[in-house]
Amino acid sequence: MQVITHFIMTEKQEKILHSALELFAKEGYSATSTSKVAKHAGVSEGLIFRHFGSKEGLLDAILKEGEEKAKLLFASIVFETNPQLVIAKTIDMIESLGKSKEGFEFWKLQYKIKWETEKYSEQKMEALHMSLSNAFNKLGYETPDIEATFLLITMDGLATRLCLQESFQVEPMIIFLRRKYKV
Amino acid sequence: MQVITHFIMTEKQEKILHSALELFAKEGYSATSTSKVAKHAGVSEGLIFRHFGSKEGLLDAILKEGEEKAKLLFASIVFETNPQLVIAKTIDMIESLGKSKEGFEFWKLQYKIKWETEKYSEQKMEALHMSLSNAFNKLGYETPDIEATFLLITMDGLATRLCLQESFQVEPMIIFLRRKYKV
DNA sequence: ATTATATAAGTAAGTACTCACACAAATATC
DNA sequence: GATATTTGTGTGAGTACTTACTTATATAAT
Repeated sequence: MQVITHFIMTEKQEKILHSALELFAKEGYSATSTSKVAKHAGVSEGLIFRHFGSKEGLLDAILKEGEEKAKLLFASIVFETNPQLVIAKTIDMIESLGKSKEGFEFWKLQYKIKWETEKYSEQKMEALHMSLSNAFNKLGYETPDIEATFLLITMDGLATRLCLQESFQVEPMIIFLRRKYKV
Repeated sequence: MQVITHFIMTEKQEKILHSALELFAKEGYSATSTSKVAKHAGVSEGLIFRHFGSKEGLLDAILKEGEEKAKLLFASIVFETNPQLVIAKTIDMIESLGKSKEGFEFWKLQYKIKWETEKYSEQKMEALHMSLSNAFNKLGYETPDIEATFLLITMDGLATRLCLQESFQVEPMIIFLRRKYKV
């Protein structure tokens, strides 16, 4: 088994990761067999285990990529000093979620895995929570911490609808939120 | 295979249903085998198929029970005429969610299944949505429909946290919401 | 005497994973 | 610079085990 360095990666390695992401997001982790992933990627099943060690190792590789993507996404919010922009950017985040097909699959997997494996990534969100709490404090909100939690929970709910309810219209909700927070 | 009438049900049938609910909620539907359910319920595996036809039939029986539970829970809100009480009762709903162990498992399964099988139960919530929309309208809110959607999404987000984040404190959020809507 | 309840012991198909073996590219030795 | 040696990439057929589901058979209730 090989350590994945992210920079050196064979074509087939990438194909496996991409296929696994797609299938895990569509069918779920437990319901997707390694043989299905191999067939979809057009490689032998053994290659998955050569590169990722186990089925769980394959999932971990996908989730690790995800963490870096999330960090990148949060960075522009966390380093923002204008409190109104912090809130506005947080709200806008949800819009970018469904823009690309790959991005949508990625976030859907994150949520699906959260329910399937029961490992809620509290710490990943902590930086964002602090930024929001700080922003609400600057703007003179009474309970900035709860206000921040509340907005993040709302974003969670919105993302859930976006992933599971095809007919769901996000735009009206985003406009509603912007007006509510005056950003 | 037998039609489940809900009123006539053997002890073993109930044990199967109860065990399946517990295991599906804990491990997920795909990750729970029928043999696991049988062992947990203390019956032979064949009995599951005699009574429920298939693994999916077993799930359907649980979900059907769930629909009736949900209807009962929503009834006291839908038939409420005081708009402030409609909102208050909707918010309070989340508190009752985690009260009993069985109730918690039941709602956890509902959410888990929603992510695992991709069948979002829009219509189940429609009556509640209309009641809320009507309440917000009576109270003079500008966009009562969006306001109702927003509250329901918030409730979704809260339920998610409650199910997945053990450390999560609901009470402060409920107090916050009550103050926010002045109910 | 019929019907419903229950089981134990099957079934074929799938599961995650291993292993022997082939080939290609990089590295070391002469 | 040619040759030997290691290393990484890839496969296909296999492993033991689990999966959802069936069937023959026995017992209990009506």
